[in-house]
Amino acid sequence: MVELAILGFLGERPLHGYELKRRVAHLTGHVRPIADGTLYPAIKRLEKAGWLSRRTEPGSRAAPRHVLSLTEAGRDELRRRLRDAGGVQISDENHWFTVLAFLRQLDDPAQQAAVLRRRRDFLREPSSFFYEGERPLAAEEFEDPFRQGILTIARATSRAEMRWLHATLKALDPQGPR
Amino acid sequence: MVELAILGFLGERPLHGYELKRRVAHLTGHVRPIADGTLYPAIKRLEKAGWLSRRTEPGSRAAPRHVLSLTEAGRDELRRRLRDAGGVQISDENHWFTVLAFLRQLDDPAQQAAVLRRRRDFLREPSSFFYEGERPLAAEEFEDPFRQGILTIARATSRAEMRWLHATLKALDPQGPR
DNA sequence: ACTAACATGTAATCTGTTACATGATTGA
DNA sequence: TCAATCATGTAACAGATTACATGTTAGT
Repeated sequence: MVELAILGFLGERPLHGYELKRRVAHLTGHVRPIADGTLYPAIKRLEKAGWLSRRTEPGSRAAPRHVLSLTEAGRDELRRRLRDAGGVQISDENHWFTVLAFLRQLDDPAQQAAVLRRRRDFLREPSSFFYEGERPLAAEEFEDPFRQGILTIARATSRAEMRWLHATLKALDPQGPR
Repeated sequence: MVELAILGFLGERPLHGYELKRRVAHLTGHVRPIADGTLYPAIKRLEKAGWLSRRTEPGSRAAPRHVLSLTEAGRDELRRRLRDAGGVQISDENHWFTVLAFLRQLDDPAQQAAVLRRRRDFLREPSSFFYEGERPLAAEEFEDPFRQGILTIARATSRAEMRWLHATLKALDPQGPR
């Protein structure tokens, strides 16, 4: 998730680590500070894979800024990760939001639409709040106001997202598949 | 998150590992299989901490079932984790849903209400979609349909959850604090 | 002078995944 | 007999956190 965010932000413009940290922290709506120990090792990994390069700004300040840019291989990797997104492997809303934040960079509307369709199909799967395996939930669980809250919130989210997906798919790909 | 789910389910009734695995997988709406390598080590950790005990059913099948139960210390730990929940440390919707799924077991309505109020205060923090730090987002970001989607979905979720929180708090704690 | 924000990193630890490993039971 | 499901575990690895570690710059 952090790697995708780094690739995505650097796909927009070169940045140094600290600025990246600020942007990643603000990515998911509420401010979720990202730890140094998450960011810098992730940058190292991506650099080692050849996906980003750093240019150290030496004289400007004694504390050197490392300006990071996406390489061509990095841009390919970003597009590959965006293209493959949308399915089950996306475990949480934050991860999906990270994909959406950078999906614009996937240029091709047909590929963007494919990602949204995959997400739509995932959301269409019946949610299992009412059944655990084959067993219907016990009555007490319907009486539990907190479990009712889960249902209420999940349904509202799902409905809003579905509406948006349908509208956006129509706009992206008016006579596209399915 | 898995530990909380294990404590929560065992707080309802004794279960063996495999059944626990099914229930945890179905906990968050869409089926998210939980890996064996997640579940069994987590059970070991909780057992080692003295929070759950196992009774091996020997003869019934050659493959032995280990029926797990919550100890008294385990119940204390569950209640402690529920009591402390609701704040910033809850990083995603799935984690919060796990808390809600078992919040009933926190018996005391005042303590339940405190958890919901903490969540409400967290959601009230202005979301930073429009501002990154002090800098307002560039116009292009409003024109990006995918970033607009993030906003749309996040707002719908937040509104639904807020409505539910207010209603539930009123019911729980009619003349409670704040 | 002091504090907050800027700026970059490492080490230990935690929690999770995938892949490996084994074996019994049940139904087609 | 073959596959799916039941049932339990370990090993290697991935990704994240917290705490540690250092130093600069800008504002009060």
